[in-house]
Amino acid sequence: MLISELAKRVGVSVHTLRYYENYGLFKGEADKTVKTNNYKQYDESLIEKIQLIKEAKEIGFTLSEIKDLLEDWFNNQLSVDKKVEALKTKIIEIDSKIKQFKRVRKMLIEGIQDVKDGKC
Amino acid sequence: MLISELAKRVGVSVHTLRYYENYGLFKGEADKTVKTNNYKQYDESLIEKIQLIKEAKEIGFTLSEIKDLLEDWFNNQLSVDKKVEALKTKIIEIDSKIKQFKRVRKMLIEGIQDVKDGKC
DNA sequence: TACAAGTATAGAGTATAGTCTATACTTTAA
DNA sequence: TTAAAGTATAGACTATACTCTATACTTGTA
Repeated sequence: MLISELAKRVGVSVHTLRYYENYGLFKGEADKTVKTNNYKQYDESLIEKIQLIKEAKEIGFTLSEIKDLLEDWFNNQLSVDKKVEALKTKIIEIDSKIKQFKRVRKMLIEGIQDVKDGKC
Repeated sequence: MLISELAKRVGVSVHTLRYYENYGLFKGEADKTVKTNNYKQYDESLIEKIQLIKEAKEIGFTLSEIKDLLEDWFNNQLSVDKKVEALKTKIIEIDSKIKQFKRVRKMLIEGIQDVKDGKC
């Protein structure tokens, strides 16, 4: 598919997708059989990849972190063990973030009690 | 205490604290009995407030969101009910973020399985 | 008392992640 | 066939959140 269709399907602007592509998060390929243009084709599998990029970004991963993760994940030079390790590292990071969220949640709960007690 | 002591105690640079103060996250008061300077005094209670700012930032709240929250929280013009509501709104946001983290966590777990199955 | 270190203010510079504009070329629909 | 819409590339611009520099004044220590 072309970039505008990809944009529509993942809900990300064409501009942003081009930014991501330049950043190295994924790559479209120009169809070599077509000689009149160099329009790039984007693979169906990118849909899922970009959904992951979106979610990962929303939970606070930087593009740089996401790039590293994707590179490990889809790098065929890497052994299965190394890939699994890279993914597990991110899971551990997520778990510690969830703990941090719960800490802030607790602070707010305590804040509600303080407000109710007229402490602030 | 003066700004450099505050900086040491909360682990935030003097520069950043001044940035936060200008941004309106908190305020130091110049001691009016001292006429030779206008050094600002920072209250003990700011320690906790800045810890909250740090944690909230780390879990992805913007300074603007944090400012709104603090303004509601410590605004004496506001009724107890309104303050509690403001805090509850943030708690709901946190809960939905935690869900999102769990979604990404699941994606990564599935990724591990795919890698193990040789699917990528 | 000199001078290093701290304080205040203003403004410049930086990194990240877009977002937009300009230019040139290509495709598609009326 | 021509005008609108899409594609590619490059580069300028923006917002957020710092981070640093310059300047001027004050305080504390040798």
